[in-house]
Amino acid sequence: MSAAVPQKPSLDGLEEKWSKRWEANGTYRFDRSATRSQVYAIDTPPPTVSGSLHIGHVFSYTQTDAIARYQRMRGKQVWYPIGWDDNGLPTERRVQNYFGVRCDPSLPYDPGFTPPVSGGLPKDRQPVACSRPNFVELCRRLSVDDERKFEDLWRRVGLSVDWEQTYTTIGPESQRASQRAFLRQLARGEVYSTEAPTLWDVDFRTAVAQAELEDREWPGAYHRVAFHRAGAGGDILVETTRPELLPACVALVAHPDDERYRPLFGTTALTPLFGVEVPVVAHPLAQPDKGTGIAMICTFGDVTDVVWWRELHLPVRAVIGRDGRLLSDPPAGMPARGAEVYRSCLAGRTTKQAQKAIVELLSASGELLGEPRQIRHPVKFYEKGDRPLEIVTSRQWFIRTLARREALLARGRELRWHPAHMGARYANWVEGLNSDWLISRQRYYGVPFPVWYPLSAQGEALHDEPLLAAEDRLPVDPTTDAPDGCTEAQRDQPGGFTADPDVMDTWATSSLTPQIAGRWEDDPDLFARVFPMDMRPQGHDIIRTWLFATVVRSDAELRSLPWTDAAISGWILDADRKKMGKSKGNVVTPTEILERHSTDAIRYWACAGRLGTDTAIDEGQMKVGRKLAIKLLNASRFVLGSVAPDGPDDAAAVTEAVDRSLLASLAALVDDATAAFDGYDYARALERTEAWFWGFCDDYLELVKGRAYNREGASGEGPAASARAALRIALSVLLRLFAPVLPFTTEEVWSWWHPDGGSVHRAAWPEAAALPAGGDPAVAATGSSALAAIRRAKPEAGCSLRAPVTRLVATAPAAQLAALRSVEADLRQAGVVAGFDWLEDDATEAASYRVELAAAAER
RNA sequence: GGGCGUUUAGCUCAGUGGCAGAGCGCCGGCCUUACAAGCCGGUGGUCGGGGGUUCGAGUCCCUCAACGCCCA
Repeated sequence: MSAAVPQKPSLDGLEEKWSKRWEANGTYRFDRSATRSQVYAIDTPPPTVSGSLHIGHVFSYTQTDAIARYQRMRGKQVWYPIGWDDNGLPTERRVQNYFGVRCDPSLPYDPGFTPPVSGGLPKDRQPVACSRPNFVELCRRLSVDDERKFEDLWRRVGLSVDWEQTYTTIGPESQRASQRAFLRQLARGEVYSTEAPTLWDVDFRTAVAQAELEDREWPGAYHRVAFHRAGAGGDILVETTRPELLPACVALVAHPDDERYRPLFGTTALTPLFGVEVPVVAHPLAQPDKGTGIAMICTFGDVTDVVWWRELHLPVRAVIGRDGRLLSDPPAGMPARGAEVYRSCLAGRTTKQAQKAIVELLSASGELLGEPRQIRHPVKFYEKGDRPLEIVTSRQWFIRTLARREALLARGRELRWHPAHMGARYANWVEGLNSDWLISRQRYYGVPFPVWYPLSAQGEALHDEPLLAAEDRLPVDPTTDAPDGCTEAQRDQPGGFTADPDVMDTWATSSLTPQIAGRWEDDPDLFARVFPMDMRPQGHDIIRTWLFATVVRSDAELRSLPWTDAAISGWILDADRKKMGKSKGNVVTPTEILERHSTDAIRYWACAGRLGTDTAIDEGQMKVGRKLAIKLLNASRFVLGSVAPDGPDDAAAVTEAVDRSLLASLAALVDDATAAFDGYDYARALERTEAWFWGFCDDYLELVKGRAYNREGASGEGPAASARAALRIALSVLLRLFAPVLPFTTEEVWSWWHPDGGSVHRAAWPEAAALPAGGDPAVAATGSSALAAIRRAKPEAGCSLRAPVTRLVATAPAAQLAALRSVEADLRQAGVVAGFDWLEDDATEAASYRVELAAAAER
């Protein structure tokens, strides 16, 4: 087959040309007639559309794409859908500002609703309230635009996803899957709702889950406070960082072995200022070396309080409301004088104001000893929050995870992790779980719970008798849809019904991406062909959230891992090795970098980074990638356009020892690269291929090009054909080995060669067995060493590389001499050598050379 | 405090018990019939420290240190 090779090949414009061509030809379309064993399925992370993509996304998504392309060339039908995560808080906030609206879930849906503005609310205007479904519509509207921009970038990056298979995490299909999975788990008793102390963000006004917590070092102060021993007289000194919670105190606690306090166990004490009688109790979680060794238990100051409260069966004296302010009424049972203090000094204050007030009161009463001692200590925050979390009691939905701990650990061991040590992160997290997974959020833009509650004649919600949506009605919004057998007129009426007000956390939906993308239950035929999936690519920062949650849901509903392999990418760091993030202000936008270096150059950089390894942005590496891509274009132009413009292409034509030698080392490369890709080590495959390719260009091609040209038939037709066949075979293999990493460059070259339209990305991955057997890799290596000796000698003697060599004297053992004799004709042309002396010396290990130059001889 | 990882050339990083590597950088040379965005050559090492196993350790074991991440 002859080739149509351009005069001046270039990387410019390849992205646009080939993205369009691939889309038009359906190159990456999934063939759903494939059976499960013929499919390679990827559970792509849906990027958050309300953010913007940065170079870190390009990094990890490109790594996934390289594996997808490899699997496709191995003959798999690659199921490679992509989703957009538009569900959740970030979109909510943007919509409020952009459209000037405020969600009021009590309002009915208004089909004709128009937001007051579009593009940002002026400061002097108040937001307009709208219903939750209207609000959700606006969220969708804003997301669609972002999704288009994202898609454009991903096409530019060359992701081989099937763009007919996209989903959004808020779309009706996702809502249906989320609600169905919820109802199934509820029916099996794996989901429950309960009134319980829950970590609460007072700014977002929502409960948050364990996975969303982070500890931050936060300033505080130990206040030494005097409790009074009931009856006996005397004080018990307690150190606390939260004196404002004194009215919420329900007990004092010390370690059971603490001799200092052992006599007090079973007695009671009176709280300062408020005079509430509380028991002195023992519990092993009390730390004798912290403060005075005895602590006050409040409902609730921190998570340890919750443990004590539960295990010691203490009463609740809540003082903090959902807005983070102290409740207007003191807890029940407070003596009148204390209650008066509470109402006049604390009610309605923020915790900060309340602390100040209570410190003043304690100082005045003499119950604060000494000055508060400033400290910094770890405090729990919502990862997106600005103020410490409080603990409030509220009704929340949970998915049981604690009871499945062992099963979930077993799933973690069953999963193949790349790199393997990431499995420890998962195990670590599962072992450390201390509460079930809280999935309800007191927000609006999310999947609603498909649940209503009957209202009693007194108008109280009967939470133990929920009305559930039938599966065939899903998705439902209980705030606008009435339960079966009820009418809208009964909503929020005594004897009628009321909607569950909450929405599911984002992770409760995105934990179902394999089910959503695979149309679980909506298209059972498709689902059976793609589930369980093969690969979950994601970052190591969300092992505890996305990966864990996906395993939980799949384990519960499908009694299976959601995928067999998890490919955990590293983080992208800026040039100073700082983690890149919006808050850090060091985000590099992908578009400018893609334009500066070309997509394949960026892909080269991304694929040089190994899984699990944090990688710095390195434009130097991108330049290397660009040079590689250009080199590939030039070498291809040379081979296909000049040296070997036509066949033969078959292995049988490769008769010369050095040519067979080259293809033998190529066969070893193919095996190496294949094993590397099978082990998700695209970086190794690239590294080996690149090194081999450079040697191919600089040594082999230089050595045999004269013979391949066959000027005036000087080489003989057989030897010339052998070189041409080897060159064309090697180039074909190289293009395919590079195709997963450099899709644009390789496709461009492939198109010169296959003008009838076949894509390299649908070509078969090379196989070592298809290459001629029996070649000895040492022959080409020895030939290279002779050529290198010549190329070294000429510059050292001050000669041009074209200067003639009068005589090359080689001393080598017999085997190497034979190899050298076989490339004598090639060396003669490539090195401009007039004559050879072959000296056998079996005592030496490596060949040594003496290069006699005409110019040197004159001296 | 617990867990995981990292530590190799100036920089970024490979390295599978058997002669310490690559790219970039730096220095020198070369228009050589694909590529000067190229080619040829050179420079550069306490493999974090210490101890052990082994005929042989960058690699396996122990220990210490620094850095990073996750969890508490």
